[in-house]
Amino acid sequence: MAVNRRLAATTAHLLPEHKPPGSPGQILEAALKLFAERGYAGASMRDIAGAAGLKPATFYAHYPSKEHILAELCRIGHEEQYRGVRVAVLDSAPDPRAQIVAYVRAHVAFHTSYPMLAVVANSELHVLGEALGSATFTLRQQSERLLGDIIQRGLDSGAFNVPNAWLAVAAIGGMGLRVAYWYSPEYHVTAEQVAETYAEYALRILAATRDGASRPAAKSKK
Amino acid sequence: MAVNRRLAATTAHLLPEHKPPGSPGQILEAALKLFAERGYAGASMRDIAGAAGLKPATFYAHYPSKEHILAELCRIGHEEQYRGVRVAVLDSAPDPRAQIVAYVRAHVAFHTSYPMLAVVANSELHVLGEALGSATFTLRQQSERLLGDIIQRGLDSGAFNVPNAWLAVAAIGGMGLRVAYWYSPEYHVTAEQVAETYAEYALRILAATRDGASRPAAKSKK
DNA sequence: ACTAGACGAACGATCGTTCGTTAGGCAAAA
DNA sequence: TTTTGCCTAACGAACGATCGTTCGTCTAGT
Repeated sequence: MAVNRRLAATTAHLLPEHKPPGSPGQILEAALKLFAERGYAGASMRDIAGAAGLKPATFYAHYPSKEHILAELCRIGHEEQYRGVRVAVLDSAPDPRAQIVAYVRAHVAFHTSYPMLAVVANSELHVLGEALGSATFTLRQQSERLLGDIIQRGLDSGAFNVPNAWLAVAAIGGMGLRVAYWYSPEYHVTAEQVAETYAEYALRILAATRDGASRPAAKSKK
Repeated sequence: MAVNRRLAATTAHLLPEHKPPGSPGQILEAALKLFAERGYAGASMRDIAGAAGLKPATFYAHYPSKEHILAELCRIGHEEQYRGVRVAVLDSAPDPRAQIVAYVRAHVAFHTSYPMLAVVANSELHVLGEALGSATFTLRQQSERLLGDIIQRGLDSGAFNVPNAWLAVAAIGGMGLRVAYWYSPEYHVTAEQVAETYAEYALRILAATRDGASRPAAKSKK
């Protein structure tokens, strides 16, 4: 295998609740692996059908087109990502610091748990036309907005201190996104270590105060 | 145009010193734009030739194959990126903090100045076979290693404090990489602001001490 | 007269997709 | 129990289109 792989992960696995039983599930998983490794245009229907143990014609008994499969994968990926961070944030304490930690932990956990899904959903979404892609695109915006709102609340309360909220969203979101490309289970750091460390990095980026007090002025503590 | 574009930039421009005169340059620039927007497999030779104002057959008078064009773009992109950060670091003060600032500034500047080149060089490199891709892959490793070495020196001198040097490389490098996808010249932040802010974020991630002194113990300053 | 660059036409291969057919499991009828 | 009919899933074969690439020709400049 070439040294310059697109992502480190080698096995495609789909969340059980999103994987249909039987052939549709096999097709979805095979397409996920090939789209992640070679890109949408680089994976042919014959490759996908072959990897699923079927002939190309059988595919169309389960899905209307190649583009619909990609749309399904993008939707699943973004839905799961958004679900993960949303639940994590809602379950956490109302403090912006705790919410950022919860968000980044869940965000990183998604990218380490389902790297192929993350790679496909994020870097092949542009292939989808308006009709099939807009729903997924909305999900992506919601996820970004959730992070942006947490940061804005932290800025308002004085818990955070950054010159530009959107740049912080881009930086924190971006460093998490890239995890899907290099992380692999047999790596020398565990997924938990990555999540924990990245959560700490996010707090540092935001210059989060260590305690629960706000920051009205300089060194007013104690 | 679709709402879900692959990257925000709309114009492909190549550094003058890397753009050959005449048709080869036109071809290279057209391929850059189309590879960035649609991906390698999604852009046909007829599309590229047409965008360059030529017919497909003329292409082969200047380049031996489609893959060679991608290889050339990847090489140019990684060479320019590595050159930028290397010169910046060598021109800066020997302090790890100053070197990190120089590195991140140059890294971000490359991704804002040549977003299409960055997108192609980073997300289409996997298409290249061993023969055409290995040289570029080496450049990428050198660039990462330079950042890693700066961080390690900062850790050794006590200027930085992170639990894992490699995770800091991945985080700082990753957030810079993503800039190429969302930055556009007509954005509400300038390239300089992005570079400056991201350099500050990098220092925060590394928990850099503010002064030139090392950190033998807690609050020994003054 | 020579050369370099652009061209039209076409090559075989592969693309996504369609169509008519076949095999197999299962329920109702004999 | 056997037979019949049906329904689903899978299939082989092929469609037109497009893919990367090649080749022989033509034209403009020296």
